[in-house]
Amino acid sequence: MAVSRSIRVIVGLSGGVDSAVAALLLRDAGFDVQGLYMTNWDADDGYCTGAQDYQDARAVAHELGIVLHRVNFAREYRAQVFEYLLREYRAGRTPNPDVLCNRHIKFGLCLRYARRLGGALFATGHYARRLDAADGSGLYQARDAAKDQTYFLHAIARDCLDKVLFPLGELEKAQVRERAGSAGLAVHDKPDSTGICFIGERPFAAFLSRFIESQPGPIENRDGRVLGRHRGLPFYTLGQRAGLAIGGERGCAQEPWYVALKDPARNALIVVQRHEQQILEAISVRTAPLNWLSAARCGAFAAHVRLRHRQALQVASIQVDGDGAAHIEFEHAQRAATPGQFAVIYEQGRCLGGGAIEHVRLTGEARYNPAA
RNA sequence: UGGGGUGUCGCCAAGUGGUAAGGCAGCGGGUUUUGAUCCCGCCAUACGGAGGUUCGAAUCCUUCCACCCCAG
Repeated sequence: MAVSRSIRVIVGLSGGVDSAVAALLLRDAGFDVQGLYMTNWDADDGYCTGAQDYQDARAVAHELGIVLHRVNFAREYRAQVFEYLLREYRAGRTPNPDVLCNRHIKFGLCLRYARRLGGALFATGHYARRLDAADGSGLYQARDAAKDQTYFLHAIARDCLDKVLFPLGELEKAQVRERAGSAGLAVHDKPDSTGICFIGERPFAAFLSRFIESQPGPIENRDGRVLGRHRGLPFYTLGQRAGLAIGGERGCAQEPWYVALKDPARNALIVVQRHEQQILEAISVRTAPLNWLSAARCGAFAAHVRLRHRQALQVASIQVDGDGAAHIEFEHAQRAATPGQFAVIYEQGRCLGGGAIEHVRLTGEARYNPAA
């Protein structure tokens, strides 16, 4: 009865321990909690764990005594996330589907769906904090820096911050599992999920090749010496080491090889060895127009930036251009800054937003001499 | 077939009589809600083939095979 007047929160339940504890904490805090399980990929070919995850989500809802709704956004996911991913790979870039999934699906469609379910708020098990700032709700890094997931959240629409809760933001991962255990949740020891949600842990390049047509070509060093064959430029990303299948080479250092750049004109993959990795270090990057999670800035300012999830924050100076895109210059050169990945900006623990990397300027002698 | 050289794990490569380094690749695992990076583990009973010498050979001898270079 008293409960019926409390605020309804829809919690995105994935079947994992994090979202389960998020729901648990909100329930115990007196909210009217309901769960929402989202499907975004229909094909079940052994790698997608959707079926099991749904069963786990049901068990969690049962254990918590809350209602579980279910919604299928597979069609929208395919159109708004998967097509983007294919487009990027075809263009030789390296996309980050989870960033788009959060923007369009979880904090787009799901959030709206939650409102239709009567939810005044939408909560997830992300490790992040939403705090009040001078210019409104702000997205802040999680207390558990090792688990902070703001990198993946930087592209969500700013106005949805007012409607979301991140109950795990103040907790360490270990505390979350502990809480799940003491509450008797079966998923308390379920392994963390990794990999792109729908792809799972399957061989990535093999999966991509089912959707992307491409031509095999030579793998060369900077002198144009052919060291091997690649399966198609889209299947490699800058800085990558594994999968090149380059063994020992006479006259070369006994070191691994890394992808330094792609030469679409010649369909060649250019690689360098460990001792020449400074070749793939960037001093600055230019982004697409930024998504802001704070009042939009213009002009130049100093901040911290990371170019990939879990990377230590990097000191940088940022210049926002008239079109909203940014030029980001780093204090220290960045290894393997990659077009398609996102540059995310932070200031004193707050995630200000970010944008996709469009162009990378390498430190020095990034040039090489393709065989004429 | 005149001369010289080389054949050791998929690749590069140590080891010249004492019972097979290392690296790369590959595979497996860890870290990780992208792609990567990174870390750990595994990976030649075998040294081109066949004989021989020796207590004992990848290392010495003989021979055969293959490849390379210089001459041609």
